[in-house]
Amino acid sequence: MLSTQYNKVFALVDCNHFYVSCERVFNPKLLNKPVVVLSNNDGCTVSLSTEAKNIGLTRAVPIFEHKDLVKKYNVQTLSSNYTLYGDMSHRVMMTLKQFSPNIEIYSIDEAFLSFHGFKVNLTDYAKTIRDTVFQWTGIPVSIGIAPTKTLAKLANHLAKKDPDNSGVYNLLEERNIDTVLSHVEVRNLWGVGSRYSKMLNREGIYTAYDLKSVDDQWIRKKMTVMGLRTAYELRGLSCIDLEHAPSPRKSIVCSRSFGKSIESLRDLREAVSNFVTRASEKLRSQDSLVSSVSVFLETNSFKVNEPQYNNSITTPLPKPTSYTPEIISHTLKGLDRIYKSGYRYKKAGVLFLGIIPNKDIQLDFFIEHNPRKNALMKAVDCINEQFGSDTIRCLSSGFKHKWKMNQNNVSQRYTTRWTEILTVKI
DNA sequence: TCTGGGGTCCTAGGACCC
DNA sequence: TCTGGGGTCCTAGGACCC
Repeated sequence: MLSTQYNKVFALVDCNHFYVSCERVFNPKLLNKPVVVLSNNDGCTVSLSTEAKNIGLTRAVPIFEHKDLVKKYNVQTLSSNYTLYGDMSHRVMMTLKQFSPNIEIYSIDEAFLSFHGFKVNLTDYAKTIRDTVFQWTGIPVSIGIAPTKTLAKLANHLAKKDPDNSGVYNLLEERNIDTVLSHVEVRNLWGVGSRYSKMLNREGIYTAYDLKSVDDQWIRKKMTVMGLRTAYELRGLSCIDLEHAPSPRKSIVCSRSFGKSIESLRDLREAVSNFVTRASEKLRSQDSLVSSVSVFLETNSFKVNEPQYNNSITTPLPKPTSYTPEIISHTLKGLDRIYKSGYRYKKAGVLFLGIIPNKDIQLDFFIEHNPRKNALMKAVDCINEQFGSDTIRCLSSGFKHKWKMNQNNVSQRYTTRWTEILTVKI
């Protein structure tokens, strides 16, 4: 089947067990061994090497549930190192940009490329991409090619699943796509999560082929327009286009589980100050202002015998701002109002809402325009960028950080700190 | 002992306005 | 005997993604 039959051609490039692969680039001892990278606080499994999967470890599971396997097979368990993964992601994406002018960076380890109008053998082209990314960054990727994004995701799934495909699966070369779709379970589709897949199975819909054959009205009713779009895309009709420029965030969250539960308001205020500081940095990096801020706190819901208390409060700010001290001050007032003593808090966080671009606000007469505050924040961001996060910060962010998350086995920031660069002994 | 974090979109229902 | 109705905005909740 020729690609010219379709209006569009997408490739989805997805890094194989990305976090584990990043760690392996700088630590070859991890090659060919079961390796797991854990979530924040060393809680759940998030990235697993093939060897780890083969001995029975699974994703998104608390690591302590796997402790027998970890011990038996000497599984390497690593804390997550987002500084490293973020930088490696950037390298992969820069490499991919060599291969198509139209690219959408979809997540830290995935990108959609448009192959539309390319007059080459796309399967061979994808293999070249795969080899180049590996050579330039050390990261293995899989590539799926199809006429819609949903089918490209599906093709990528098949590229990963079958080793015979050598990491590339081109659905355009398939004679009978329906036969392929009838072997893919609905739960593996992009846009169908665990709730929907259970519902679909109850209704007798098991495969991608089943879903694409269902009546439009029925899907619309049961799965909203999002589900209908998935069905169209499975039929080869492209409904979701590439998004070239990342749109600014409409909300910004910063929240953490604590390494150990904390009880005092003092420690909570310190933690929340830090969360506001992080969120404000993100806010300024997209040149926006925030108009209201939520703060929430939670006890440990897994400890059923402990008293539970969860609450949140949303505080409107007097005027939209990106000035950290001001946002901290209002957020802490909210925290003081919902805090109750006598509970062991496990998690807290802040949520910025009503985010507006800075440029949209400048003509408003009532907005205080304070160039000194802006200049101050710019200078602080600049210094922290160069000398490390929190080189300059608010006093309310504290020093003790009793609530700090567990990170028992974190690798070095090999690519972004001169002091942590890899040394080779010959 | 130990259970992640950060986003998006859609829909229904209530408040409010004229 | 009694009945308005349509539009917009906001929010909470539920689904999804990585």
